[in-house]
Amino acid sequence: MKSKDQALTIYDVAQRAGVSIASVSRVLNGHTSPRPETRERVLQAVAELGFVPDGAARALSSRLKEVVAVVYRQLWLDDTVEPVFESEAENLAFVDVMNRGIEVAARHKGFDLLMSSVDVHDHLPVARLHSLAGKSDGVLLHDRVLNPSAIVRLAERLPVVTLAATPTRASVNVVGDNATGMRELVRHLIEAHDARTIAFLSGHADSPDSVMRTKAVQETAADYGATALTGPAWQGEYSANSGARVIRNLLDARNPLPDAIACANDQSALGAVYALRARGYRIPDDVLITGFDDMPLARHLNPPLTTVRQPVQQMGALAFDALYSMIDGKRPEQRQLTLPVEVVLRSSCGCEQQAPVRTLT
Amino acid sequence: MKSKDQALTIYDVAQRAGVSIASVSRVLNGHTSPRPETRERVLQAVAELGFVPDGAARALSSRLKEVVAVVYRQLWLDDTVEPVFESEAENLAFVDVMNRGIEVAARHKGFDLLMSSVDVHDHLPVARLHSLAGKSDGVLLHDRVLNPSAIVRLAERLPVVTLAATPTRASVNVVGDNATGMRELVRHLIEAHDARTIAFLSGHADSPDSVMRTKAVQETAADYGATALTGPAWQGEYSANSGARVIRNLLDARNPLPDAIACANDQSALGAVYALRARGYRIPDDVLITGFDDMPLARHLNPPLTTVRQPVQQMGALAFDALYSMIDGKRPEQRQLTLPVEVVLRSSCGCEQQAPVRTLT
DNA sequence: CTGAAAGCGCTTACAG
DNA sequence: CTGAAAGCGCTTACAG
Repeated sequence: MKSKDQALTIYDVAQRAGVSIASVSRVLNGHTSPRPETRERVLQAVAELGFVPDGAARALSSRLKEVVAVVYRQLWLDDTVEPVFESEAENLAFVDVMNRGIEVAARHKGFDLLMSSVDVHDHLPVARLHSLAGKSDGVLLHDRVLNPSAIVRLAERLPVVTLAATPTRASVNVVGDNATGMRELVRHLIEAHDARTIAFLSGHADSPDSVMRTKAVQETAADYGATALTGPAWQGEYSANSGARVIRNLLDARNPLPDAIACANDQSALGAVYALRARGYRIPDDVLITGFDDMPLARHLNPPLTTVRQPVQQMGALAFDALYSMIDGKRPEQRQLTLPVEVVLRSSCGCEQQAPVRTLT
Repeated sequence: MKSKDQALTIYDVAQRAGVSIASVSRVLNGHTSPRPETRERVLQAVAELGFVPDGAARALSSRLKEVVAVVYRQLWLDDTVEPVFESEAENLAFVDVMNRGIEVAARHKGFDLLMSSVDVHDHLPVARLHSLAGKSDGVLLHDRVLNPSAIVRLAERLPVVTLAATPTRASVNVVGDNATGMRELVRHLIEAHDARTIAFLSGHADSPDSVMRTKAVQETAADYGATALTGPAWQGEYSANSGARVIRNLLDARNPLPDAIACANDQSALGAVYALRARGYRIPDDVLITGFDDMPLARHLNPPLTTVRQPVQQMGALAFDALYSMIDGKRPEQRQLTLPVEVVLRSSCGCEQQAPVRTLT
């Protein structure tokens, strides 16, 4: 492989400006030392030549690539997803918004992002992980991309921060305060709406977020002597599809509806709402429904969805900043960074009734 | 900035394996030369050490980074977007699907992607462009990221392929066959549904796709002695919001509806449909509507949207492959790569009536 | 403030 | 098949 012919280097610039390559390097890197006159000549030569310093050479010499790899799961629509849930793509809103936060924070520091997605049904091939690791200063891992032992192995080589996962002895993790958020939500369901039986329609069984939320539902229910429904029958996987499936199975089995169904995220709440309404149930009259995340769709569901707001974009930004300081050689003060969340009451839990939103089509 | 302490290099591996660094390099790069025994020892040392070769050093020495930069526009929801059009995010489906095609093709070649988005309302800062250019072997530019002269300047430094834009003397462009697709669509509207007045609800004025489609509408209408409505009153910008706005302005001004409205993309058709229905108009009874792209939403609109299918993911893959061969030193045979499109007839143009799709909420 | 020179960690002719 | 050595294009002590 040969690249573009005209391979301009710092030597060309130096020659044209009549200075040493050291001086060129200095002005290019914004050092204060070169005096105005020198700076001027260099800048002009750079402009005339259209010189762009080679990133690989800079990285090798400064031991900093200014690149961070981000690995996330991506769902690609196929024929197994019901058309109505095409907005299933919104499921990704969570990851997308987080990535946006990462991107903004990275930009602030002059870093670029090597983005790599893994199909939800696959795992990250080790060859690809090595390729990414070799090309970056640190790695940002979304939930369920790598198992804990693989994370530790990676984190022993270079800084690693995970998102909505679990910290390891070598990596840092950023999460929303699942326990507090879910606890307050369930407490509200019980105290304000008299829910006695509360189901938790979970996310992936191996999702730390889902595990934490499950636990919070169970504990809070227990505190009040209420019943928490969890387990295989309530096992979803964060998608609208899975939310609808759980509800249909429940109804098909002629099981009674609980007083409230706390869903693992807004997306699965959407699916649950859809399936319930299709069978003639009304929300919140027949059953209370809640979500988690407060993605934009929550506000526009019919009825508007009571949920727990996570500062998703900030979580992404915080993750980058944590990674950055690790790259900078600082050792993290804490391995787990927890961001506060906030219960958002709308009508799906029985609070204030609003006019139904207009539908799109 | 100092990075992780344990800086394993190829020397460590060589020492442990008892061979030269050249041999290590050879087995790491899959050369055939090292004999099995040597290969074995190296591989074991690599595994034991958990060695990952430094990408910057490889890139500098082999003159290939195996990284391509992708720059695209991104719309971030803010309060100026009507809540109903929150699915406006789907507007990005076009870019997202293309990026997916790029990613798949890149993976095939062992390349990674440096993804960088620009807010729709901003332009790409030159410093960022240089940062990206310095870190990659080539650049993939989505529409409207850079103006033609900036593209030429960039393309003189390294390989550049644009998407849904216009080729320059230095860059290659990948597009769908706008002219043929739009021409066939308009012909259908006229011949099968007797449309005599056809409006083109356009995309951004500076979008090459929109320009081509406008022209096709005008020419085809002229061929049949039909009237094409275009211009400022029909100026949208590919979003549902803009589609609705155009319709409302039209209706507010008490202008008559044309027989058909060909929209610049599915997204703006969605907005147009919404605004028309909100004012009591029926589709296709009162006016025929068509889209462009055949994004998933088209099939599920009510009524299902007649549109022109573009092979979006393949366009992305083709763009990467073209860029790859340029990076490989080959000079492109053509500067414009056009992919075939296909008219997809559904009921919004008056063809086969189907049962309305279920709505989500 | 400025320059000559070493060195970052690889790959790859060039010899053997 | 294998190794010693040059070189990729920068940054940065080290002198001056």
